Amino acid sequence: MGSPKLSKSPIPSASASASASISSSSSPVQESPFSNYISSLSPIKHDKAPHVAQGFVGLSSPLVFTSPRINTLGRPQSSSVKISQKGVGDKKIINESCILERSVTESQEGLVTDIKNEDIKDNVAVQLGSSSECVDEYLADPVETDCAKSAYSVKLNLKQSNNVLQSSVNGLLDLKNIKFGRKNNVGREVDAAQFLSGRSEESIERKLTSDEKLLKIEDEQGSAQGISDGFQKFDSDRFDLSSKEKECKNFGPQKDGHGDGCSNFLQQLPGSLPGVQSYEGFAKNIGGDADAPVHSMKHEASELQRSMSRRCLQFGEAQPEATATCSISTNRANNIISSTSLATNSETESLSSSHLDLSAKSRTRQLVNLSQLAMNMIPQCYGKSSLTVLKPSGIGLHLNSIVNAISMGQGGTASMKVAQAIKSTSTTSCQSTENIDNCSDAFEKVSTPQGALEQKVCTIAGSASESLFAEESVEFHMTPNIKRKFSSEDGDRNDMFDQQRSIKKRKKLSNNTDGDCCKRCNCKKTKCLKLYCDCFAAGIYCAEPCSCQGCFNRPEYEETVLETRKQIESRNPLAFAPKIVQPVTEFPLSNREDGNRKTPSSARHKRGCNCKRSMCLKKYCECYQANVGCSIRCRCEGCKNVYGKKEDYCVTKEMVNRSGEISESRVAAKPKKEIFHSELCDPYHLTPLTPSVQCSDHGKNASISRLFSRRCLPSPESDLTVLSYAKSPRSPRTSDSNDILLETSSPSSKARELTSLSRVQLDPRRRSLTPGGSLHWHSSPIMPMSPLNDNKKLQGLDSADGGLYDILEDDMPEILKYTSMPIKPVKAGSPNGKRVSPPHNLHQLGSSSSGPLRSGRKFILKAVPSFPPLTPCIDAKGSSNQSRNNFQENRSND
DNA sequence: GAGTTTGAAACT
DNA sequence: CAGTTTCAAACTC
Repeated sequence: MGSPKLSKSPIPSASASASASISSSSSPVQESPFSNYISSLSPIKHDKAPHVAQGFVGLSSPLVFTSPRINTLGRPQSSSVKISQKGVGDKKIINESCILERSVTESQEGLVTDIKNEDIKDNVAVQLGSSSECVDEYLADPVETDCAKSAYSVKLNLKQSNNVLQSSVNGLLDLKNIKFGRKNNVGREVDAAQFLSGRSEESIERKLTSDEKLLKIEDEQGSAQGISDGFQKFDSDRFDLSSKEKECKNFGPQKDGHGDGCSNFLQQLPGSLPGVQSYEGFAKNIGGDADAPVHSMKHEASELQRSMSRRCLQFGEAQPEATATCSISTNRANNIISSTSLATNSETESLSSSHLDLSAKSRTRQLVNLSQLAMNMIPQCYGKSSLTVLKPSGIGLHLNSIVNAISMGQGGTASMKVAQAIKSTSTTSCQSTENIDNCSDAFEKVSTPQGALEQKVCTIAGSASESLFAEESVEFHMTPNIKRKFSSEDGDRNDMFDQQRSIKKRKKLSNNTDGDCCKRCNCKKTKCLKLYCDCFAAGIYCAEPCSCQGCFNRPEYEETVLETRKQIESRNPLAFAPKIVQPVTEFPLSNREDGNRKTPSSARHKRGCNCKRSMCLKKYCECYQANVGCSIRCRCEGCKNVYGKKEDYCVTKEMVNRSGEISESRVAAKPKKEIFHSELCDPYHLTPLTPSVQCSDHGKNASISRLFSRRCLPSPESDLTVLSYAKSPRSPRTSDSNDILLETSSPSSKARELTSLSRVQLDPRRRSLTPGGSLHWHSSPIMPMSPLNDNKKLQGLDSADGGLYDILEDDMPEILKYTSMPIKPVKAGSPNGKRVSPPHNLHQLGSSSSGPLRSGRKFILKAVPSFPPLTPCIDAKGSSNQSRNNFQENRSND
């Protein structure tokens, strides 16, 4: 092959060197004049050499250039310029002329085609030629849409060639193997050729036609090839690769030049050049195969997969700093796409379009890719920072995942120990958030051309970042260590910490239009150790966004926090229970029928509000703040809650009561307190068995179903409830009850658990507080229970607190409940929501805290998510009173 | 940003 | 348990 190439090559010296290189297959390709020649051929490089050099310098990750082969094949680093300079002094000048460039390209193509004609090599050559052609065209007008197709073909070629190269590289290790590899390569290439799009084939043919002379020449020389075929072929392969790589680089720079302000972005993120990355990585892989073990390849089962993974890895390797994440992403195809999209605007358009065209995918998909890209970028940005680079595994996921993570993490990312276990998820999201922020600028630059799509991505990312509390979460991860280090300097540290937080908070507040997600406490006198503090109430540690002063609600003061919590709980076991109760249960019975019931509107505030002047139309009202309607429990005056007026709720209740007189009868049967009555009236007290009932917010259906369930369900639990709530050893707080809860947990609980885990919860007790027994009863199909009865008993049994009357309502953190709900899930989780989502005691699981309540903690995790309304009654007083009143009212009505 | 309003939490 | 005080968020200017 070398000989033909030489003959083709205008430069004799090049040919001679080529032959030499061929003879010494093992010799690094770098030296091969042929490759140099080829590299020098492209004028584009020269023109944009500087750009390229810069971009690649940055890009030229050590990985890419580490291997000698890389230089040879890829000649990436500064290569293009260097090669052109040294190998072809004269040509250099010539190259600058477009004509020359064309001729050179053609000559290359011709060479390739010659190879193809000659032998099996042809396949490879064809690929190369097509690729080169495509590249050439692409280079000619990188921005044009037509290029997309060519680009696509190039990509295909790359994949194939990549495989070939790998095999060939492997072959290099052993001469014998080389031949083998060659054959294999040929076969692969043939297959690949088949796969090539008709367009690429056509282009190849056309090239062949135009380059007949060259081909003939090559054929003549080709006859003389002889034994060296294997090597030649290998060289050709390399050549192809190198040329491809070169081409890629060339077009990369061109694009760069075309791109608006993309150069900066590219420089910052050299890896952004998809083509370059792929090629470089490709070269690298080759080198890696030859020189060192291939990391990515090991994993890949199928060839295609291998190529894909390699690319991904390559990307990552090429850009160890930033792009590493991209390479790792689970979805290889997506990774590739995303990497492509990372390219400059022009590149993005062309390449993306190419993908789209070939795959006939919709623009929508591209958008998805972009989103993925955004995700990938996050890690990249992050990588720039000294912080650890996260693997894309998480990042590579979909925005949705991020958003979810964010929402989940909002409340709790910060603090808890448990959260650390889950770190991977939450951390990723957090980091990603930060990254997003950092990358926002770059994104904007890049987005200019593509505009809408990328902007969308940015927007999404931004929203995600907002919800994530990026900074906060990040800080949290780091905080513990730092803080512990400086534990002796708590005071100073506190001050500093406060200052930092205040600064960040301000920053965030200013940045965040939404503001809800980032809001945190601003306590000044309570030291964040009282329920006044939203963070504390939510069971999370204060974080950056907080502007609190003298805050003790931090990991370093964990003991203090826990003690305080205990105290508060001792006063009111349900103090940390979620305020907002989602009536809808996960029970299959209810849910399956009507999934919509779980609307936010159905949720209610457990204790109800007590508004007198705000008319429940401002955030002073907890119901309004939680985006839930007022209920019977509310003692508000002049309620005008847009999410549901108290009056409306009462009306609904009445209807329910009429339909089911059972409730009253049951009540009478039981030792009840007024609370029971209230329960009857309040759908939220219903047991999980009757999801519909809980859902009842205003819906009659729900109420009806609730009644129905009640009737159907006798109260087997009564005994249990009595036990648990009678303050007997089996009290709900006992581990037994917890166990029950665990059993009852629904499959969906896992997801919720994860979510909950993301949030660090300070208070272990909530779970313990929650009457696990109630959950169990509710959930257990075996025991059809009348929630009312249970509730009644519970309530009646309930101690002075009376908080237990709500037991029926699930204790599960609202975040979990709301995760699926449209209603500001974030808010629910956020402190702003004022504990909308109760903090879970996950962290306590890890903590060694002792105490009766804690015994059940472990179980809590499972139980919490799965079941809805076990909720302990937060406020026994008000609710009980209200319920009482309501009950009386209802009775009178009846 | 300071001051006011509001209602929950805490206290008595 | 009711009333009062304290507190911090929400709101207004």
